[in-house]
Amino acid sequence: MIAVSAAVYSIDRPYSYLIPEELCGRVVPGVRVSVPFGRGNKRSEGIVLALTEESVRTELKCVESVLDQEPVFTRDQLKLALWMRERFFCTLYEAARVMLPAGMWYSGDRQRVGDKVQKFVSLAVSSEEALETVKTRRMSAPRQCQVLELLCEVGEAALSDISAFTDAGAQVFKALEKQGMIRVESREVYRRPLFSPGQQASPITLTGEQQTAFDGIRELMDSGKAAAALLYGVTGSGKTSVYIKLCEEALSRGRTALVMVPEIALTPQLMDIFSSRFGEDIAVLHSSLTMGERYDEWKRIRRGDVKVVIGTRSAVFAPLEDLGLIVIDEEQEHTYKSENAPRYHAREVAKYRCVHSNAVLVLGSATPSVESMYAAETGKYKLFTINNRYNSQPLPEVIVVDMRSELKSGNGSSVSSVLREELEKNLENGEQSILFLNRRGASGLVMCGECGYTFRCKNCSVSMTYHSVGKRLRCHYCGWSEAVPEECPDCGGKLKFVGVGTQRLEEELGELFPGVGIVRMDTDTVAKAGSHQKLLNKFKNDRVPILLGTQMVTKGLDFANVTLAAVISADQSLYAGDFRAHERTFSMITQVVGRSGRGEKAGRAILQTFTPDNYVLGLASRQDYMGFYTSEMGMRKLRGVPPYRDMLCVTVTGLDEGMVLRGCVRLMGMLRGALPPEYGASVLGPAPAGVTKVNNRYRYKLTMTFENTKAVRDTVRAVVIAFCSDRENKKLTVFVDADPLE
DNA sequence: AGCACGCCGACT
DNA sequence: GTCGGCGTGCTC
Repeated sequence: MIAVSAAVYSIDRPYSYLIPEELCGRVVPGVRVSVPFGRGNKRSEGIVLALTEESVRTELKCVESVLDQEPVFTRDQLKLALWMRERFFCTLYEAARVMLPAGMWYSGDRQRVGDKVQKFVSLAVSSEEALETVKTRRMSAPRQCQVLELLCEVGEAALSDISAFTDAGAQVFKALEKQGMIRVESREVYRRPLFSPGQQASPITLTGEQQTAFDGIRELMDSGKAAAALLYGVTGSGKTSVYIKLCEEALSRGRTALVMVPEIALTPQLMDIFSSRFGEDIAVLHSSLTMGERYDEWKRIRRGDVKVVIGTRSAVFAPLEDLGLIVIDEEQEHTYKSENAPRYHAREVAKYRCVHSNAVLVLGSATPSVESMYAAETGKYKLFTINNRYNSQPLPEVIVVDMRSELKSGNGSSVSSVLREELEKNLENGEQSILFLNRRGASGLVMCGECGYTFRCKNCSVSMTYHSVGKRLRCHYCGWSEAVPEECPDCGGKLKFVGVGTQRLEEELGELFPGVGIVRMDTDTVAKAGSHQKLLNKFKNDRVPILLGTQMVTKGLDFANVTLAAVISADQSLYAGDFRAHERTFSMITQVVGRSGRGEKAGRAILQTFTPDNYVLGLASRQDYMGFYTSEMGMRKLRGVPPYRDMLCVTVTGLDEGMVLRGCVRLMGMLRGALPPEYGASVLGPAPAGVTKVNNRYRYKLTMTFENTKAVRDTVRAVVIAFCSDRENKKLTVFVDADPLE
């Protein structure tokens, strides 16, 4: 049984091939092979899933060659790929593909990376003998003597290092080897990503609440059965200390641990803490490693040399044996969901792995996703709470600024008078400020500048987004659209298009505070500076008064001198037009507020908005997560969305917009017809997808709410395949996204 | 998707 | 006669 790379979604299944006698022992589950496929017998890559004793059917094709010396997939990974195919609507090959580091694939433009080998030299004679030789030959062969002396000191070293220290060239080593004085051997070495080793790891003492959480989770580990825990701890409550203790606990039981973080670039401190504590036992997997580094880290894990893996989304596939613990830090982050095939959620994969290896899953967050808190409330997860901040720092005071009155008093800029005054105070006191600007996509928000009115969909009661194409407002679920009226339908006021970029804001600030240093951090400036850390170091070390940026300034920054944090416009995120907008906004505000007042001095935070009465802002400014959770759950229930119902998104793409739309309608009819009423599924749409046009292809989507069971998934899969095989839809492509983010 | 097979019209 | 146009159907 083989998963074939050329098999697309509609024809994907395990295919059977014959094994020629000469390849018999080498074709084992987990190796990659080359096989002929399709009418033209085009060469395709395949992954051996299993060997079967099938009664030799007529006309089976043969495996052509074996590409790996030993299996690159474990049996568990192959099983996981089969599950992913069914759960996330992808092909077997797509599922398998994300499990290996990119450097191990032949396809495409880039070259497959190889093992790195390095030459090592050591003395072939005793050091006394070597020093004897040095005495007699000091004059005739000074370089050789240098090398010998150095080797007497260090014993053994890489040839390149010795040659750097002594200026000895290749011929020097050759001569010494020929004389039988030294041994030169080639050995495989690992490319290890560099991390600052940090100070000597000091023992961790947990606070009372941390200890209680740790003890509770340790008890779950004691049971030896799969379990899940939600660790809800306010920002700065020291969840990392608990993670480390838990990893040590897993290791002490002879098991391994996996720690997931949303984005490594944003959590360098976490990396340092872990690497200084676990040293050689740790491997890291994330996007800023080179291909060689990633491949080598993967090899170390695969060989069982590693006990702890720390990494981003795809690290959830790390081939650790006997996994005892998976930690997902900031579990509500969207980076855990893959936007491309396979469209998996790392949290779901982690759950699967925990169940199959009797491991404990720990989800950590200061603002848990409502799904996770719901699971905790209903007893699926065990809940542990840490209420107190480390060092008992008070949370910053939060000021909500009404931008309507700013506009009325003639201030049309994005810096309110309150923010300006607070910034001035900080400039005087030599304290620093962080300004956060949310900018999601090109689609904007239209609201009344006088009363704060926002447009909501009549059918779905979500906010509608403004599309410059056609100048209309659109609902992202049912596709309802309407023209933008001349004035506010509520108060007759002037409508305002919200959405300022970081660049524009930097200019505005430059005019307000001439000569004041500003560090701007967005994708543009980060690319220019080479790294996000460089900009942060500049802000920290040069004590630049103002840091201004997008998402990336919200996470993990811990600067004692920052006493002011501000959200320039809370509205754009609040009215983003999907049912998670409130949740994301609450989490974002919590994170921004958490940046301020981390040192001795108390902090303040400012939220600018045209709708100061919005309850989400009120709850966020009081940092009342449970209050937010309760009211949000009410909304979710009313609307029939997660966690009460599951969601699924079917996207149709094609070159002709009308054709895509008509296809969508046909597909919707097929879905509705195939899903019996007792399933209680509802299909909405078609609506333009988040990004409506990609590579000249139009994208429309259907949104389905239902109870996600295998039976329904099988039905959806069958409908999609039937739709694709109809010649009428030949020019359209379809993909399914389970648990979509929007 | 990607390719061969097959059944039609225009051309040396 | 045959070269090549695209509609049709299958992929171990």
